[in-house]
Amino acid sequence: MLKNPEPPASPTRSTYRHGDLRRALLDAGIELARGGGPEAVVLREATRRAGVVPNAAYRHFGSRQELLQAVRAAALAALAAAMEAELARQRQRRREADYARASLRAVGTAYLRFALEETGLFRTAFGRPLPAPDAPPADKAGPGGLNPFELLGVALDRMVQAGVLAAERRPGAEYLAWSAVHGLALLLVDGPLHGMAGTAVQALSERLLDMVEQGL
Amino acid sequence: MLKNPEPPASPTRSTYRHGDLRRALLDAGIELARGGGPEAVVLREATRRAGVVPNAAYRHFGSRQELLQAVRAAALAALAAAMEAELARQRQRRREADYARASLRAVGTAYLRFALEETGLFRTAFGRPLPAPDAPPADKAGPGGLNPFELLGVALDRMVQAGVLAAERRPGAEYLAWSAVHGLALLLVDGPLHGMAGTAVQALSERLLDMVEQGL
DNA sequence: TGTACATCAGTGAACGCGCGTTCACTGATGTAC
DNA sequence: TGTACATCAGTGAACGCGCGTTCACTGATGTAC
Repeated sequence: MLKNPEPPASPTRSTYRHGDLRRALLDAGIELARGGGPEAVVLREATRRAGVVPNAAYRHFGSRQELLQAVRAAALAALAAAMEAELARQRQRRREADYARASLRAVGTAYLRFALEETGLFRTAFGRPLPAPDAPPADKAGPGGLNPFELLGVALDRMVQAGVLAAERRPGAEYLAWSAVHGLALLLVDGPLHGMAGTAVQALSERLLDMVEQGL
Repeated sequence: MLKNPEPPASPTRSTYRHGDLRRALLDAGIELARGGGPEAVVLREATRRAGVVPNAAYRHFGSRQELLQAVRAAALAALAAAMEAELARQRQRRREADYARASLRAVGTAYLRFALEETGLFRTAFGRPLPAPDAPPADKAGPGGLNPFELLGVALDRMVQAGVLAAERRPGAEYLAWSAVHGLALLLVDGPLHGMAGTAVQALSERLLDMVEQGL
């Protein structure tokens, strides 16, 4: 029953006010999520890192859940940014059809890479527990203002426009492509394919994207 | 700091010995997983349901983790059984190719249905935290003695034999098919497609299985 | 420009919660002679 | 067939853990007059 006292908050502050505690807590939360996924986003630990007493968090977030929500939005925004970067990488293409296909692959590739390189954030973005109805869409967007799902939609629209995907197959196509890539990401990150060698991952990813492209 | 006393273990026993406590704990664990996924498999609650004091569990399981492991194996076995049932349902087919394709679809269909109908067990089978290296393979098998992954493999072998799938595409094909179906299952169960109407789910599932069939 | 005062960010101390796990024990069982 | 005794399943009581959250507070800030 003897409890150890809480260790003192680490960074010492000269001012009584923090300055931007909300931001500091959010950043700490993101760091925690990066390291250990959503369950690592612990309110008390975030306040410790911000150099503040635990209940100070309640000036800025209504509950632990609200903080987690904000972290989740940040993780989605990071994924969107990664997708945009990958899309930007392969701009010019001779044929419109090639460009459209390359766009779709870029979205998928970025998704898989993000899952592998930023596993904690990836799990936070998509993992349990389920997010409540919702945060402002803009919070989840990348620099371009679109969220990951919308970026996928744009790539698919491009496929239709280039005549690579029949227009009548367009509705709902997001979910098909997303399913395949999401499933592989989870098998690699959380599942039985965890720890697979980088080259094998690369090969498997390519095959999966081929399958989607063919099968859509 | 005042703690409420533990409520008494529910079922009263006339004998001092339980009879088959290991089995009772496992069954309780399965019931808990069914209702709330892996995190609901709480050692103390399992002992409560078995009508036994908490530490009695340690006669049969080395730790909570070991109990969870056993529950996980049971969940996989249940999935294997569901797959076998679905496979058995559509035995006869004119052409071997049709039979092979139907087999693959049956495996996928059973997987998706299991995810939707037995969400807790599904999440326990495949969810975090990652299982340790392993339990005896037989524990995860259905009545036919094969585990879910092996059943998928058999269906794919059949596709090759029927000439529907090129032999050189066979290696690793499990992971492609699994990814697609697993991803959809999670979007439906845990993700943004949660709560989708039954008919829409059906349609989307069919399209996904088409995609896999085409794209493999 | 100077002062009173409302605002509200951060403090200090404590709450109850339920968990997994350890220890030393008690009581029923079944086997060896 | 009868008894001694080893085995081991289940008991009773307690441990420390860290968490989210609440309460009444204190101290700095900035605005109105």
